[in-house]
Amino acid sequence: MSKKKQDLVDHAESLFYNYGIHAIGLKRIVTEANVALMTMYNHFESKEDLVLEVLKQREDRYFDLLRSHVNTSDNQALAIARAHSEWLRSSRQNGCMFLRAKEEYSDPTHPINTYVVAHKEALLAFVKKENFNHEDAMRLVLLLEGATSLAEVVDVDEVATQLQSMVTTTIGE
Amino acid sequence: MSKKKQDLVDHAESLFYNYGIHAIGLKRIVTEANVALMTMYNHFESKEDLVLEVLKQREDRYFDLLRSHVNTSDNQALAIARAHSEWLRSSRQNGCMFLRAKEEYSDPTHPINTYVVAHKEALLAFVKKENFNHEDAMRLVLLLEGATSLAEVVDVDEVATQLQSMVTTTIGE
DNA sequence: TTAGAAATATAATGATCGTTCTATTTATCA
DNA sequence: TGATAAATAGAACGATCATTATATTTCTAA
Repeated sequence: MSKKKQDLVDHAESLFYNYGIHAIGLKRIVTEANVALMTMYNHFESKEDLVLEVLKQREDRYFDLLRSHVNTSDNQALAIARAHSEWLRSSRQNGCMFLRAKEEYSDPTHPINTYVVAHKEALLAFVKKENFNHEDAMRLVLLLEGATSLAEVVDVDEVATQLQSMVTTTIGE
Repeated sequence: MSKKKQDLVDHAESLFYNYGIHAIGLKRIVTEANVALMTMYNHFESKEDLVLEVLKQREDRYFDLLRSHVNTSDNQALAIARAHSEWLRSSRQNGCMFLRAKEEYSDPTHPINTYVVAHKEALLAFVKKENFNHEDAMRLVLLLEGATSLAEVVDVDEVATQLQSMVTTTIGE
């Protein structure tokens, strides 16, 4: 991945996350990334293609974070909750970018929509892989998503504390 | 509220919820509502003004539903969870419209942003009014928001079942 | 040094955005 | 019926949208 291309992805992710995909034009992205518009079309087929690359890189970072916590703990539920707390603390609180992308492209046949659905199914599968049954996996993910939303209105540190507490008492070890 | 004005609000709410605010133009709204564009500007100062009216009516409906359940139950936490489940079941699963509006207008001084923050603070206050302390109120709202998000990916009935179960075991009666 | 690739600036495309203006028609009600 | 208000169609505004074309410059590697 060339430096220019990565700059585009990074600035696109930040702007899309802060304002939404439809709300941000390509001109704003290339300007802030110090890249020519034609360079963007040299690297990506379309805006939709850029969005998908943003989501793909973000997904990789998220699962890498989850894995690094799970691999160094013996309480997998709490490890996931701690990883998610760290994820939340590391950026602005503007909700889950994956769900927001799905909500903007709510046609279930749209590539962005199907990508997000697959991402959330991958998250559920990740949890189940750590020896949680279907019900506990759903409960854990519900708590993670609730923390992401609540942190938009309540201080993220307070939310993280409650998340970890609730996961400990709710999810069967 | 004249019939034409209410038609505008209803169709705007549906379109905004399904696709997002920036993604929907006023032309689409007035066309589907069978109303002239100038009629919309006769009733609302701007698109932002229309958005605020949509949120206001939606907020009224949501709190009315919460109140009706709380007033006919002695388990207030479960009553709120049941009301929220009914709310989710009664429409498409595209997330919390209030948080989504806030996310699209993430400038904390924007009227839409401040309206949503006030709405979520009102929700927390509503819960606290039912004899829940600050911590339990936050936990309950976290569970509600988590259910809203999870229902975008998992069958809403399954989510509602888990929500009510988690509320019962998590929130001190 | 030089050939080929990458990135650039600029302009044009047709479409849509929110908003405003004008002029005409329709509905309401005393 | 006649007066007042509500709603209408249609065009125009300047701005921005995603995308494409053209032509020039900068970088890179042999």
